[in-house]
Amino acid sequence: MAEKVKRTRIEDIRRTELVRAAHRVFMEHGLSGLTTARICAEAGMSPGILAYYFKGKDEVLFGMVRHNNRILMEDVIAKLKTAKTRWQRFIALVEGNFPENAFEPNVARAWLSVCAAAASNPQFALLQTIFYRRLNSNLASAFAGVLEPKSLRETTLAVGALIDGMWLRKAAGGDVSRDEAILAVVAHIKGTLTGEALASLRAQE
Amino acid sequence: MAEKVKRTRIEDIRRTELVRAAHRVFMEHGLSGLTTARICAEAGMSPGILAYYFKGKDEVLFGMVRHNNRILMEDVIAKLKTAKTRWQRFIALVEGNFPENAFEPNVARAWLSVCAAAASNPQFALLQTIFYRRLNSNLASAFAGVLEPKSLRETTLAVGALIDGMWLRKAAGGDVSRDEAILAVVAHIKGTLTGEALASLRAQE
DNA sequence: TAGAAAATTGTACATTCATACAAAAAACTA
DNA sequence: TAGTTTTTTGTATGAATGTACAATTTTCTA
Repeated sequence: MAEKVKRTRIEDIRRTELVRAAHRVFMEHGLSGLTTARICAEAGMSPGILAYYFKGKDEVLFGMVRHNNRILMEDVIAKLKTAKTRWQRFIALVEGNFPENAFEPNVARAWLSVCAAAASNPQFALLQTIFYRRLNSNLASAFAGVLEPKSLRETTLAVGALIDGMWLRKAAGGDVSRDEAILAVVAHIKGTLTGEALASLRAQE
Repeated sequence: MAEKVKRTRIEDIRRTELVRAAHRVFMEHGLSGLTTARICAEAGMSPGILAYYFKGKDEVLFGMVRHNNRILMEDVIAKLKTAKTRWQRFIALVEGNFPENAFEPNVARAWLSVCAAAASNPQFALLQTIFYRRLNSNLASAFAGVLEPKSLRETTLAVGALIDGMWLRKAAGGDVSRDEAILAVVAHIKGTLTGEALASLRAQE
């Protein structure tokens, strides 16, 4: 999987610098405002440097989205690690999908533009799929033993969709706070679970 | 509000022709593949005609999104009209947001690209806002009397977000069927309502 | 330190696309 | 029908932008 190309130390540094610069520009100007010139300027380099370290703009974008997903995932994983009870893992999972200080319109819009780009860019679509698969897997393992397998799929689907929907509303400028979003998802889960399952879970709350 | 510019019959025809052509191209190629040349070609006209009937490409796009929203809204309204009981109006509202034969990846992707574009285009953002406001208003009136005003906001927010999330999943290539989507939203609503409210509603089911 | 390799710069080129416009065609009118 | 207005065409132009590349600077090495 990992490429066996040996890289100079400088090369690695420049590559990550450019990817991070791209990420910053992306957060501020969105995908449409993400030009090679701006990326290089943000990184404090010359416009031509990009072609030297990357095959093209797409490779930078790819690295950037991966960078972004890794950040998000690390947040979720970190929160999951500190959780002891199943209910806490639950909350951690939901909260992890609304990172503190990151549930903001510009971030939401940036994420949204990647979703839209995934429609015509197979690589983005792949990253998207991987990301969703991981989210679903996390949700599934959190629900395992509480729900019968049959309703597991529809539950993870709904919870995932609800999370995405909250981000979408945020992107659209709806004044949804982080707490509201989290509360809504948690409320949905509570509403979905059957009485006994809920009781056994809330006992650990 | 409505412009008082008097228009030739031909002018009206051409304008709607172009808007509809734009809509078709948009559905097939997404917002990024929506060029003036393609629009005119789809309408069977010369590339230059667009500038004659419209101020620019943005005006066509604006008309197209409005056209699209109107179609969606008409579907919802039509379904609402035939509904007698409150519960039926409810189902109509949910189903109306997943039009038959329209809950498909390419439509979802098209819609998504407009959402993304709304981030940088104020006019799109405005249309977006109007659309959401109307959806919320419809949801609110359907819930009126069943929920106390306090929880009304969070309920409409969650239901709206869930609907959007389903579309997003569809755009991402997730194999969500129309029935699954509708079922999920309805299930969410049932889970949200308190026991008595739900009972009174389901009595009309 | 001198020469080679690596890294960086700035620019030039090609492409895409929206828009402007002059010319041609069609429709209308007196 | 002759002249005028409306409509349509095809092309030209300019702006934005990704990418290639020759020239220059920096770093490494023997």
